[in-house]
Amino acid sequence: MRILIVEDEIGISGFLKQGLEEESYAVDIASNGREGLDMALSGDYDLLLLDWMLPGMSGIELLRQFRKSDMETPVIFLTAKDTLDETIFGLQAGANDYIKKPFHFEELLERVKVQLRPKSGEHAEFTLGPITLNTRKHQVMKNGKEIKLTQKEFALLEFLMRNKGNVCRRTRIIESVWDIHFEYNTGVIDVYINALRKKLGLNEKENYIQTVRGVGYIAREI
Amino acid sequence: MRILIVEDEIGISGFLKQGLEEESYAVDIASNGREGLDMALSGDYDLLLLDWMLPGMSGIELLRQFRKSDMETPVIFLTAKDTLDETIFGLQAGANDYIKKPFHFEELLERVKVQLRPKSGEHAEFTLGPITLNTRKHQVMKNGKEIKLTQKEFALLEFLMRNKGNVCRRTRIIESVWDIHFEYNTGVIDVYINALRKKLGLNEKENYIQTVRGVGYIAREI
DNA sequence: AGTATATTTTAAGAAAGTCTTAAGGCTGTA
DNA sequence: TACAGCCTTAAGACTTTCTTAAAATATACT
Repeated sequence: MRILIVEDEIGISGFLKQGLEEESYAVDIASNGREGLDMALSGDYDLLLLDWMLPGMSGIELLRQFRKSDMETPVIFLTAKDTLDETIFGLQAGANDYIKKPFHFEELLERVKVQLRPKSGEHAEFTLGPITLNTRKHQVMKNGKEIKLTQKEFALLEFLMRNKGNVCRRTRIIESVWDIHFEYNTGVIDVYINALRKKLGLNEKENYIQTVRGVGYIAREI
Repeated sequence: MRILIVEDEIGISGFLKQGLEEESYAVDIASNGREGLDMALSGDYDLLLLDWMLPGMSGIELLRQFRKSDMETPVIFLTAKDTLDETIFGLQAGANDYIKKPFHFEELLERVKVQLRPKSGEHAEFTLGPITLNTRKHQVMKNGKEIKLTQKEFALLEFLMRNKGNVCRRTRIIESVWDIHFEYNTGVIDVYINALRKKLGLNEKENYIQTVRGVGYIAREI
């Protein structure tokens, strides 16, 4: 899931980015309205976090322009002041939710999840045969026994399991898990698939992670 | 946690009641505005779920009256139509959040949790293996012997124990324990984890506080 | 107020763990 | 069989965490 933060205060955006990345979202930052609008219009994002006060173009103006081009990406906007007016304007301009600063990260995360839920079905726990993956606990179990995975291994497995039954193309994987958006020729994915299969004890019989030659990989029940 | 649902359609209220009770909330139902207001004013509830369209007295009118008597119980109101006007009126009348029908129960639950979060977490005693932490006494014991902790050490351990079994991400820790809401690069957490492990006499065998590399720490039974 | 004591934070090198690269072997497909 | 794509391995770069000690800050006592 890709999130765009449009926020001019680096302290805040950095904090949000870090926190969201720990929850394994891919996060980009725009620090002014114009840049934010351009990035938002690229359509690369699943959610926008929009500050109200922005240099260049106000958040509300950005949001209006954005909705004008028929983008349906959910938008949560961050209001600095505690006035209802802003909230109301924001909602009228097409925001899906709002949150008042100062807020707790927990609350923001909750709202982010709510907005992303309809699209992604973001459950905390995924299963694949005898394997379960719990994002909240950051834990993977197979037959009740914990399998210790590193960050990247975990992120990759999560991506595959989220897309269970669908082929995950290499470019998508490298985009979502490694956050790389240009052509990039590397063998990292292979290395990590290998590590996963090994740690999960997969083999010809238990081939829950299958190779789709020339395309990518697929996690599927067997 | 006690929740009052004010909703005239029995199908909906029943469904909500069942769902919320499965999440171990105590739920009562009022099926018209007047009854709802009376029950709400009793002060027995931690949260109100309020329908917009109600016989007897509209949800918004109820909410106005309710707020007039200085009740600060959080209110989430359910709007039937997808118009912004209702939302706006609702917020102006003092609702804390709103949700549009039709909604997913999951989403409602999320919002309920958000509203109840600040008040919850009042337990007095937590345990973790041979360790007990009593917030009222501000005391930590291991195997019946008291372990003297400083304020910050105590706060950190409390946070970890409150979230036993779940990963505590660094960002959350710094937010909750140090109350820092900006990007902040520091090693305090590590130092305090170290101090805790030392004072509690933890080691490879008794690793009740485990490191989750790249993410944070987790307190768990072993 | 001044001193002693305890707590909290910073900083920096050591240790541990993770990520990436690259190279050679293997395998399915044309 | 030849070739492109995939698998496997291991080394070294890199990152994160641990540990220690000292500096800064807060608290208590005379």
